[in-house]
Amino acid sequence: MSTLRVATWNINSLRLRLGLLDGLAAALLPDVICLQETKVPDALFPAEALQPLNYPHTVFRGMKGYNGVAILSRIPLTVHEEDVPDWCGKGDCRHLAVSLQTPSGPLELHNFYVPAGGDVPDRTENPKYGHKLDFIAEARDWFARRAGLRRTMLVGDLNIAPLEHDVWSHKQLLDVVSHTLPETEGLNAWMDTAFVDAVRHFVPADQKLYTWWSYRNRDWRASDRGRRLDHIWITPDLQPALRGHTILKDARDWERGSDHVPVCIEMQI
DNA sequence: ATGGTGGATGTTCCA
Repeated sequence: MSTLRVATWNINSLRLRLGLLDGLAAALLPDVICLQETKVPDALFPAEALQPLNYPHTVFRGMKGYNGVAILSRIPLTVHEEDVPDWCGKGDCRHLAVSLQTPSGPLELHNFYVPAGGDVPDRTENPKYGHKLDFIAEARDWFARRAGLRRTMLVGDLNIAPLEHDVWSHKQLLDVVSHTLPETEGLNAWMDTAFVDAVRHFVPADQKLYTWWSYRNRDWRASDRGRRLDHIWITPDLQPALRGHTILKDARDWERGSDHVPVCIEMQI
């Protein structure tokens, strides 16, 4: 048995916030860091600048300006290249799948950046909302076809707050993209194909829990209008391995920080 | 009811 800590963070520009990864590593001691919104093309990935952080196994899929995901690991890994879809046929950089070669055997890890979906919750008026719903449905179908999935984690910025207490006001956000019924139902259907919510394993559903606070609130901590958009899911066979979780709320106050904070899970596997 | 901020980019899009 060994300890495995996996963290996920929407870093909102990897190159701008490279230095903040030291703080993340020091606070959470993760074996694996999954990043979203790296906003860096693969040719410009700052591999050299990341070397002192000591995560020698890295995979990244990025593009100019938008999106982008990366996995930094102290555990050797292999990348799933050919057996993963091009979601919605868009060629976006929103997903990485790897197998971690842990001492107790391989563990499959998916890192997702789900489309934010724009402002208007209507797919005819706002194609971005339609794209988001289509992406979720496609992901649901893909995992549904992979019956009997085991030793698998799915993490990332899923851009949906599924539970009533994953937002600061359920009533006021029911028509706000990230908490509409089609989104929350879609996300739950996706999760139900193979996973359980590893963070809500520790925090009861009637307690408020957020991982994101808008830049547009002047005093984010005082207004506390947060949403839980960042998630860690595990297949149920891993549930007995769960040991703890951290939502690194203090990271929201880091100088020039992201609007998302890191989320981390510790397991004994 | 409105606008608020931030990142990458380039005279605006995305979140």
